[in-house]
Amino acid sequence: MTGHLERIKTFMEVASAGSFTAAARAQGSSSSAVTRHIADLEQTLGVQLFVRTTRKVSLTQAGAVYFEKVHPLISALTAADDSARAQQKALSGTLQVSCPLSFGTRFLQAPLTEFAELHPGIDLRINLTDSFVDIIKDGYDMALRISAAPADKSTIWRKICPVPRCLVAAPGYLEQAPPLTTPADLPNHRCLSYTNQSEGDTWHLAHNAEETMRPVRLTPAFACNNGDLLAQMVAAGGGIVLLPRFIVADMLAAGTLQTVLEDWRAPEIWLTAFYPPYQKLPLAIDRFTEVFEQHAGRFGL
Amino acid sequence: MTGHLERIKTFMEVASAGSFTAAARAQGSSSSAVTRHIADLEQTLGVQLFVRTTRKVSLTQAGAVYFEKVHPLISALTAADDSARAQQKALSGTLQVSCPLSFGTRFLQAPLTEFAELHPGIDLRINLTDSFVDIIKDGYDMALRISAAPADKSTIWRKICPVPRCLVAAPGYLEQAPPLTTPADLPNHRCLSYTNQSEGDTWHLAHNAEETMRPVRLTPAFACNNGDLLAQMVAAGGGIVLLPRFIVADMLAAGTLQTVLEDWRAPEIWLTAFYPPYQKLPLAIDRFTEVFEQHAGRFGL
DNA sequence: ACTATTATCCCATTTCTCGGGATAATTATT
DNA sequence: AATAATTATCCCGAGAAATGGGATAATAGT
Repeated sequence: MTGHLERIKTFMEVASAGSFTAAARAQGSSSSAVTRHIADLEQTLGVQLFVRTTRKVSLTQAGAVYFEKVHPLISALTAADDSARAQQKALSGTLQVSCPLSFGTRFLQAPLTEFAELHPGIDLRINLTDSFVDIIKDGYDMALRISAAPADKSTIWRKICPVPRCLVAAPGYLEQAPPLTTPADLPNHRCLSYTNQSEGDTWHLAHNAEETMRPVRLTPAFACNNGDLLAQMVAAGGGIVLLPRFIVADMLAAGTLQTVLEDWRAPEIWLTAFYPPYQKLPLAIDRFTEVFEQHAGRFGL
Repeated sequence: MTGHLERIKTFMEVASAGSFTAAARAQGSSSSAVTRHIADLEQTLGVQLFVRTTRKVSLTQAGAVYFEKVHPLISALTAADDSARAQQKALSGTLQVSCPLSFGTRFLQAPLTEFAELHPGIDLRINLTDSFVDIIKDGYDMALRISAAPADKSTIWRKICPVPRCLVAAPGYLEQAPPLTTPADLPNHRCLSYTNQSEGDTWHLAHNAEETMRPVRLTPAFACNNGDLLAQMVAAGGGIVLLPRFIVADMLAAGTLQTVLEDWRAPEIWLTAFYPPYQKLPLAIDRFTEVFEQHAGRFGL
């Protein structure tokens, strides 16, 4: 039977008011509605809750017991509702964020610290991984990824900033390697590749003066899903790799690596935030994105 | 909004089943009903409870919190319902019984002892008083009274057994008093009366051979609402009184009192049980009446 | 690429609920 | 003692709400 909760509330109103009509007034309904609520409740419970004449209404023992049991429950239930209502705007609870490892270790500390200071009530849980995660199943509130285009359609995403990439190699490698002046030379080189990306064994490159990307098939030499390890491999003379510049920035500055084919560029990839398919993002997630975006301008990618 | 409880139950079903259709199956309803239940609940709470695509359903943080809060409440609520259902047939709780003083002190011990042994779970509360009580307001489950006809229409009543009455006086009083052979002589006597009875200052008497009662107006001399005190007054030579025989039985046997006008009788009065206006008496009250009635045959009134 | 599953939306039908007025019972008042 | 006022309940028509089925778009697995 539908409306059980409403009947119970009417019951409590009558019990408090001591009269059907008073309860109807208090509740803004009619006395016939109150009568039927009580009658229906009594029928579903199989117990008489009130002893009543046309002039007196009094709880039966069963009614009194029921009232005592039900009263705190209804209060707790409305409290739970209120608390749920507050959750949308809550700046508390936990915030599960997934982030690529190489990126996280370099840039995450500052925004995290600021966010933690701004919203001390929120329990931040950062998961650094380069594996793709199932935002829904794994219960993330946000997943930062560096990717060309949103692959997962069951999520909401938002571009944060572009992530420039470059082709790099070690000076030592280039000295003993075949010539490299155009992408057409690449198949003669050891090219290391970042997996999880569409460019597994094909890179797309365009000359700076041009628009169209040209595919370059390469012979796989080494693949890894971690940019830092790829950079280390290449620094040790392992070959050529296409990596976000921030990963190799230090090595470039130190001369351990140098860029190659500077006039050519790979497709733009973006630092992107993925969210669970909320119709409206909870405030905490919104605020985190805000703080993070403000820092993104200072990353110097 | 109506049906809130039903929506919450659907919500819990979905949360447990992890799928809308599975919840619909488990609940024996349609998937569209489940969808609308959740959507409505989310709207009233202003919070998204599930993050969902067409293939995955997962609790949001708000949903998880709500579930944790609501789960024990719903269990407790159904438990309260079940417990209320059991109350009708319950042989536990308290049983408030009101009983006239003179009667209670003489006859109540035996049935009470037996009932207490039969139903040790019931907490008997006996209130001995000769005042009329408001069964509903004062919360009695049963009120035993000795009366001519049920006065209170807002109660259910049940005759237990007739209570024979007789006119008595002390031998010493009769010796020095005017003659007394017919009711017509009564106005010349000191007649004590029991209040709370309709025969305040008028007795109705009929000759044993006749049917019709004849009113006898008497001059009030002393009135009391306690039979024992009236008997003591009369035993001390205070006059004549009309009392239930059980009250004066001992004094008659001892010769302290003697009956007068033996061929005349007062209107029949009954030991009567009054109940609150239940549509169906709770089992405990029923059982008590049962035990009490069995003893009534042995009262020897 | 195709199939199967899924949540959602839409619509017509059924069911439920509500409020007003009438009724009978009971208390308070005159 | 009689009348008036209050009250719970019953009945009924109108309005609202809930429901299930079918259609749709999205998604995961093959």
